[in-house]
Amino acid sequence: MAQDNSPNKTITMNQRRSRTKFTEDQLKILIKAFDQNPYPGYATKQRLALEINTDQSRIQIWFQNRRARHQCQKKSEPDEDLESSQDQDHSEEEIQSREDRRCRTSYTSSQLHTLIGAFMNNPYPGIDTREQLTKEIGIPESRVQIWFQNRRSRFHVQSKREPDDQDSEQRQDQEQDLWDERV
DNA sequence: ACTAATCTGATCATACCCTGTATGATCAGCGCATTAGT
Repeated sequence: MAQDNSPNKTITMNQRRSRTKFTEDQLKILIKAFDQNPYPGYATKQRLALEINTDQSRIQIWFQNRRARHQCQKKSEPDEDLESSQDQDHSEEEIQSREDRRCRTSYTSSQLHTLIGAFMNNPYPGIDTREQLTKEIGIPESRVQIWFQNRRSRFHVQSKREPDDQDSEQRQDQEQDLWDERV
């Protein structure tokens, strides 16, 4: 679901990453890959990233956006995929890609300490802040971004779940402050 | 206008520990997510 935080136009959030402009050739390659499999696994995304000389995270976003725009294929008939042995390679590739996720990143306690500090300071860091964190802790910016997404999400869920005790009330206030800061 | 970047919330997957729990990775978004750069 979309964010209900539309009012904050005034502060222009933080800085966004600059918009990527794909060349025609890059798009050709991406579209071809998408037609073959709209859910590429990590290895495929890596290969594509190398092939068109862009970051793997940009590939991921591009596929997400394209799926959102072309959300027709999967819904219609899931049966055909199952029974089709006609094009083995294809379905096999799809199955493989489903399993092939990026390896789970594990953070050291000092990395977490830095991230949590940054989160308390601002739960919505812009690209500059994220890049700075990347330098500081040696974790790719794309992982930093995911870490913040997960953290926000769970912070939200947790504060909804524990409305009673005082600690959590305090926490909620803190959270509210953090959220309000954005406006 | 088109579409990359970003967001929330749900869910899958895995590490660590004792069969759950915490948390990283991936996904959809339905009056077809919203915001914003070109």
